[in-house]
Amino acid sequence: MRDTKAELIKAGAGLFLRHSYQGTGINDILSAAKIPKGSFYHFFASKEDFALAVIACQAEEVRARWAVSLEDASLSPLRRIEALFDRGAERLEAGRFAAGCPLGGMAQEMAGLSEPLRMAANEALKKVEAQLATCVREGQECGEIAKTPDAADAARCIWFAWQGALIAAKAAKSADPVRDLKRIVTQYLLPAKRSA
Amino acid sequence: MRDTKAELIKAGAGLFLRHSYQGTGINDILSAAKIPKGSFYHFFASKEDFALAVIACQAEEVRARWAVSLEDASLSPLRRIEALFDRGAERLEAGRFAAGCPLGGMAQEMAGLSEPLRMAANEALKKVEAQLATCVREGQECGEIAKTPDAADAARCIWFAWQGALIAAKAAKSADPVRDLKRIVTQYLLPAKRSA
DNA sequence: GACTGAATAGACCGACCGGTCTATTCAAGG
DNA sequence: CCTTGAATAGACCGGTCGGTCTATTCAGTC
Repeated sequence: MRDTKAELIKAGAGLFLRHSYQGTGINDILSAAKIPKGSFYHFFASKEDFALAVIACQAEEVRARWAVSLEDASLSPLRRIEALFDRGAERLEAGRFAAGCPLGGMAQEMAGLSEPLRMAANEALKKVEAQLATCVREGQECGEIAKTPDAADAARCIWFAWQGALIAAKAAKSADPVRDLKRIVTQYLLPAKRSA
Repeated sequence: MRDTKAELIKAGAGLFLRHSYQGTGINDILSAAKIPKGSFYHFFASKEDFALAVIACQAEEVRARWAVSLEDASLSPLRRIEALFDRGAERLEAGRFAAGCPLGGMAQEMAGLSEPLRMAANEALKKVEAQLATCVREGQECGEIAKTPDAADAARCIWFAWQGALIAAKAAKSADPVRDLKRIVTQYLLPAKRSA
């Protein structure tokens, strides 16, 4: 049995990512998923309700994807963050720079559309930031990462810059912004100073 | 004589900022500016052509706004960057967090719509980044700002994080992200180390 | 003051939007 | 089998979209 609901969300997530929420019509989603409109409105009360489901799905997907790098026990915390950037750059290139950050892009667009959407996006954003902070904290505990910007602040800064780098990458059609950011973060911002 | 063209661009810029490009109809712009459709299509070949003019206008406006802080000779380079963040936070609060970065938001959305829009947004982004780099370089030359991430890299990182902070601020309806970023940038990332 | 091209004005167009509605299919439970 | 409600299917709705078209006004020039 096909999981119609999940297929709709998956198709919607892909389209929202490439053409944004407002740039994607219900019919675009339906024809991408080859599912009739009746099913859509059987599972979702409205386009906005559907968008909430897409946000939740994307939040989980990003969490899982980041976990692959950030919870890789074979790597030191700092190396995990390096891996995160590498994977991000690969993803950008694989998608030919059509997709930005699923959460950042949707947050930017949806925050202004309705309160429920804004709050859902905000929650999703905070969770990923916290996930990153955990890794930074581990690096601080083992002495690999400097203690001075505390983990929450450092993670916040990196997360913000990550969003900006993805925007720049999309605009420039190049993964260079992500690679540049990786260099700055892993060479200057995070590493514990040897002398002090 | 009214400068109809400029009024259209100004109205469009405001609407694009709050409701995005795809979320703003021609008629929204016309009724905001109280200008009939005939004038719009007299001055602009299409909505996309209009958007190009809006990008150019916003790029110049951002440049001028940043110049107020970044070229304030009464402040040291590092203090100028602090002022930039303060002004940004004020702007966010004044607009009740409805507006993100005019350039970043448009870049994100328009990069995927057409090549001309993508290139225009990319150019605008690069210019502001360069403007910021100049200020960082001045700070390095007078010894106030650390030399290690070179000016271009540091500016790039700050610019990226700035974008992310504005997204987060919009999603959270709070200027805290911008203030947090200011602290990290001006206390940890930029200042020259006293000991070394 | 007649002429002319730029600018103003808004009715109008087909296409498409999100959403509704009715009809039909289908699998599970009695 | 028959019933039942979830799921499928898509025609259809009013409204709005970006864009076109014709008509009119207006400022400058000879």
